[in-house]
Amino acid sequence: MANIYDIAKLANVSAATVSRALANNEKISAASRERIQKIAEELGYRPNLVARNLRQKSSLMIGLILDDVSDELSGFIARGVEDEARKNGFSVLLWNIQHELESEVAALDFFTNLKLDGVILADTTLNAVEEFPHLKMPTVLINRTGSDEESIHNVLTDDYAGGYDATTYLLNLNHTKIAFINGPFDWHASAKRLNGYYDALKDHHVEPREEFVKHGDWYEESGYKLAKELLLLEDRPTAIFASSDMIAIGVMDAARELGLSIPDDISIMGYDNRIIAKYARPRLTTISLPLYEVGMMAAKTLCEIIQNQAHKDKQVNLLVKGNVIERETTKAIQVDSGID
Amino acid sequence: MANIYDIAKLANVSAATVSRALANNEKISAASRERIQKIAEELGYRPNLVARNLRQKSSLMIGLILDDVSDELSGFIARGVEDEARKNGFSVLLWNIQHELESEVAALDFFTNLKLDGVILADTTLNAVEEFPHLKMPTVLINRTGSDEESIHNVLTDDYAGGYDATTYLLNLNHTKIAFINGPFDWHASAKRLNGYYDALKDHHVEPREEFVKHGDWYEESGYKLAKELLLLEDRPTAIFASSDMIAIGVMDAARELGLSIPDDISIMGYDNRIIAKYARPRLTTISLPLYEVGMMAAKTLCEIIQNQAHKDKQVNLLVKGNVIERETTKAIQVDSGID
DNA sequence: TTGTAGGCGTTATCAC
DNA sequence: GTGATAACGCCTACAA
Repeated sequence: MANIYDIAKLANVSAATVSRALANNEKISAASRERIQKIAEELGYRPNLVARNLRQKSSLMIGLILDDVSDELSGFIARGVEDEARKNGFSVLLWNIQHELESEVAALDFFTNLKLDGVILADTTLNAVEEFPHLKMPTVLINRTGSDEESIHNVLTDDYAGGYDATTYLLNLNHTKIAFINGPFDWHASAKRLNGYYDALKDHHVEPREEFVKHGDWYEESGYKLAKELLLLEDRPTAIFASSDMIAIGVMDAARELGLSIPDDISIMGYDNRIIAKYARPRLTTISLPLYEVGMMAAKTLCEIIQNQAHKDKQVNLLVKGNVIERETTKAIQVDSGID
Repeated sequence: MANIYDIAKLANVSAATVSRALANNEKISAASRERIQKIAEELGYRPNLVARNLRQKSSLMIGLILDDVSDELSGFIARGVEDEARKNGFSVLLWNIQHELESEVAALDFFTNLKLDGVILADTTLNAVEEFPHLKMPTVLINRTGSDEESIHNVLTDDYAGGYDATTYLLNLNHTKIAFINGPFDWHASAKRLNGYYDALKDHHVEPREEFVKHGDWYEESGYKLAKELLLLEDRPTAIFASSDMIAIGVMDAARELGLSIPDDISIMGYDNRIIAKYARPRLTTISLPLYEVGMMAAKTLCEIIQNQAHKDKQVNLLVKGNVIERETTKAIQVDSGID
C-alpha cells in the first residue's frame, strides 16, 4: 500500500510537499499539486487515517451508546444520529449495551482510548457518566436526565406535551370520561405524561377521577388486564389513552372481548407510533415519539460542540415534541345541542 | 493525558518496560509489573488505541454496511453482528447507505483508510464490491450473491427452505388449494421461495395451478389487491401463503372484507416474522427470517478469517434456515375419512 | 529482565 | 514553494 513517501520519490519532491498537495489547500504551485495528485491516483494511494488521527488528535468519529439497536425505537435514534453526524463529516461507532452497566463502562473506555471526538448516550438508565470520571470528551445524553454537569447536554422527548396533547385531542372529540393506562410509575416518561394528562383535564375543566388512572408495565398483557378493569366499571370511560402502543393493543383486545366496537363504543389512543400502530385493525391513533429528530438534535448539538466550541458556557436542554397521528381508533362523541 | 513515558519516568524504567508491564504477558519481574501498573492506575493512564493501531496495523474493528438500521429487519442483523463481534473482541463501525451507491463506496473508502480488520456488507443491492478494486480486507456478504471471488464469503437466509417449509406446513394441514402471493419476481428471494413452493407441492403430489401464483410488491396494498382476485375465483384457495408479513396483513384485510373468517374459512401464512405478525389479530402464522443468526454467522466467519486466517482456500457459503412460527391464522381442514 | 532505537504514516513547524 | 525534521504514542527486535 503506497504511502506519501512512495509518491514523493516518484514525484521527486519531499513527503511534506506531497502531504500539502493532497491536502489541497496549502501554498503549493498548481503544477506540482496536479502532478502529485496524478501520481497518487496512479498508485492507488489511500491516506492512512489512523496515522492522521494520531497526529491530529481527532478522529472525525463519534460514539453512540444505546441499549439495543434492534429495538424499533432505538433504530430511529441511530438513524437520526448517523444522518446528522454524516452531514457534518463524522462517522458513528455504535455500541449496544443491553442493560449492562459493565458494557456501558467498557464502551466509554473504548471510545475514550480511541480518541473519539464525542459521545452520545441514549436511553440508558444507568449512571455510567457519574461512574466514569475519565469522560473528558463532549457528551450529549438522550432521554436521560439527571446530570447537573454543565458540560453534559441533554435532548429529550417531550413527554409532558405528549400526555397533554393526547388528552386534549380526546377532549376535543368531546370525551370527558378519559382513562389513562400509564407505564410504570417510577419512569420519568410516565410521570411527565401523567402530568400532561392532568393539566389537560384541568385546562378543560374536567375533574380527574382516581379510578381512571392505572399503572402497569409497557406491554399488552398489562393493557389488556387494566382495560378490563376500566371497561367493567359501572360508569366506564368513553376513551382510553394508553402510554404505549403495546398497551393500546391490549386495550383493543379487551374491548373486543367485551363486545365493544372500536371506535364507536370506545376510543383508544396509543403512544409511540410504532409500526404495529399502523398495522393494527382498526388502525391505531397515537402520539409519535420523535426519536429520529431527537437523534438528529443530539448529533447536531454534539457536532457544534466539537467543531465550534459552542455551548461551552451553558448546558443545552432540548425538548422535542411528537404529534398526534390520527387513525381509526378514536371518534368524536355526539353531544346534545344543549337546549333545555 | 498520561502516556507510557510519564509512567516510565515515575517508575524509573524505560517506556519499553512500561509497555511490557501493561501488556501483562511479557517476561518481566512481578515486582516491576505491579509497581508499574499501580503507577499507571494512579495517573489514570489510558492506552492510546490510535497509536497502538498504527503500530500494530490492526484495529480490532470491523465495518458493517447496511441499508438502514432503523428498519426492523436490518436491526437484527446489526445486533447479531455486534454480539458476535464483541464476543471475539471486535467492535463494529456502522454505516447506513440508504440505497445510495455513492455512500457505499464512501463507506468502503473510509473503512479501508481506517484500516479496519474486515467488513460485512448486508442486503445491499449494489455492486460496490465489484466497483471497489481497493477492497483488500476480509469481506463477508449478507444476503447478496453474485461474487465469484473466492475471498468474498456469503451468508444467506435460506429462502428456498422457507418457501418449501411454509407450503409443507399448509399441506400438512390438509390444504391442497394453496395460493402464493410472492414479492417482485426479479428478487432473488422471490425466485427461491417460489421454487420451494413448487417443490413442496410436487413432493406432495399436488398439481400447481397457474392462477394461484401472484407477484406483487412486498406491501399490504399489493397483498390486499391480489388476495381479492384469488378469493373471488370460482374455485378459490383455502390457504394463502404470502411472501411477507405486510402482504399477509393485506390478505387479512381482503378476507375480512369478503366476510371470510380467519382461519376457519381461509388460512393465511406470512413470511419474515416481523413484530406486526405477533400483534396482528388473529396473530399471524409466519416463517421467521433468521437475520440475527445470519448476522452472527457473518461476524463469526469474518472473525475467523481475521484471527486464524481460516477459510483462505475456499469460499464460505452459508445458508441459514428460518422456522414456522405457529400462531392463529392457519387451521387444519377436516378431510373425509374417504370411505366410499 | 531491562534498555535502546527504530518505525508505523501523517502533519506541522521551522527554516531556506 | 519546498524541504528537513520532529512529533503524535505505542510496540518490538535486538542488544545488553
